Amino acid sequence: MRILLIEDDTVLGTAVRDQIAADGQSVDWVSRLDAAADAMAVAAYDLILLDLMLPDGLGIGFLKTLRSRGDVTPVIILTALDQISDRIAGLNAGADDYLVKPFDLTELSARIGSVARRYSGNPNPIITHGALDIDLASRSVHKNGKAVQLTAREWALFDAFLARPGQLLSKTQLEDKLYAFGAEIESNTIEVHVSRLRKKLGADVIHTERGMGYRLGTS
Amino acid sequence: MRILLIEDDTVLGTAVRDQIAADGQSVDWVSRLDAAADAMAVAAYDLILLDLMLPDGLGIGFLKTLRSRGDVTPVIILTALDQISDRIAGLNAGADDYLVKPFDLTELSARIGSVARRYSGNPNPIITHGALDIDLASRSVHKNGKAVQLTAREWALFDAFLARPGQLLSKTQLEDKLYAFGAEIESNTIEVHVSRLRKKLGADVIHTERGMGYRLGTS
DNA sequence: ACCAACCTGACAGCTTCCTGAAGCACGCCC
DNA sequence: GGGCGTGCTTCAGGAAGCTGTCAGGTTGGT
Repeated sequence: MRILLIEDDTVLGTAVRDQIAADGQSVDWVSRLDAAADAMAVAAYDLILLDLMLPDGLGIGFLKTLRSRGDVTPVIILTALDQISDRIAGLNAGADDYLVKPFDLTELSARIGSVARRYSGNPNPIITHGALDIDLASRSVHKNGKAVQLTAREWALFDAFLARPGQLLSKTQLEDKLYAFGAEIESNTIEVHVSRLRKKLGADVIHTERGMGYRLGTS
Repeated sequence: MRILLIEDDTVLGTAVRDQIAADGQSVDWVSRLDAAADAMAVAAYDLILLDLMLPDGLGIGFLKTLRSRGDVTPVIILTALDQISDRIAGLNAGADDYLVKPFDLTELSARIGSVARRYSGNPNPIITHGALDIDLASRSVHKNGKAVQLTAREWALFDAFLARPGQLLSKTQLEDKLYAFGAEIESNTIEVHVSRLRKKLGADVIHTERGMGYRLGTS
């Protein structure tokens, strides 16, 4: 399950990220709303953890915008404001759950597990894509029934395509996904990794669109 | 499945009992260790839920006595958050799992279900994995028919892999399983135990995926 | 045909992992 | 109570293999 954490507090963010990772979920952590929007353009998330007080705006507005666009991604709000009115505002804006700081990390795990169970019908979904069988939970890929070993970077890249099947992803977007947002990569790293992925998974898995980017091959 | 609940808190006890009953399991609920001993003399239980702080003694001692008598009934410890050392002691004493109060009731159901599936699937649950024969109930491993002696930590680690065969487990996940959540391990203990396990069980039993974690080897 | 964009083999640096050994805590036995 | 043994953790040196960079080749559009 992919989780987007929007939180500007470094200490809390680190703790939450580590906790989620310990639960075996993959996390992207951003500290601003504009970075969150960028992240969501690159990858589809199954759950958003949203702080309400952020340097570039209020989380409530972000949530409302999200919902007005028809996005139904589950959102759990993290906030220090334990006032009833804020809680109601958050839930009215379309939040699924609410955690008041300081919260227990096991409590967070439980809520995440609850959301996961509610929204993902089967526990271990296996995606079939051409000759490939992909198990997101166990991070394994089989090609024609034979296991394929992907390295950490290769998986991160492949995962980006799987999150947005059929969608065009620019090299910049992919860099943002593979590295920290804003990381300076002044070489053709993405091309190299795409090449390695193709060698392992098959040449037609990722399709190049010259000057634009890449997208997951059809079928 | 018959479950023995040892818990002196009335509110929590009631909630747990009702939750288990709702899952369709039968529960006996006692609030003292001597009552627990009496109950176990009368009926055989498939699972014990054990609070550590009880009016007539510590649950740890009860668990140790149980194990020293050769009783291998699965035990899940229920404990308050601030007793990290107790939790480690509990796992060392032979507990199968632990839950930190306050815990989510669905989480409890999930743990119970996990234990139930693993221990009561077939009357004599022996897993064969390559050259290994593993008996979960008696916690013994045979390699090519020859008994292999595993220490407490080694078993806990191996057990984590057996619980999720084929699944990638990060070092953080394994630390959480072997110790308590949030226990700070700033060394390579997991690596060392993996190394020991491989020496005892065979180099190909656990497979390393660099930068991501470990998983049980195939076959 | 030209140029830009992309592909891919090679390689060095560096993160990550392995493992032997030493130190430490705890329980056991006399 | 003191000595002993077992198992766990930490540390450090070395090994393994991932990954970013580059260079030269290939492709595709105009």
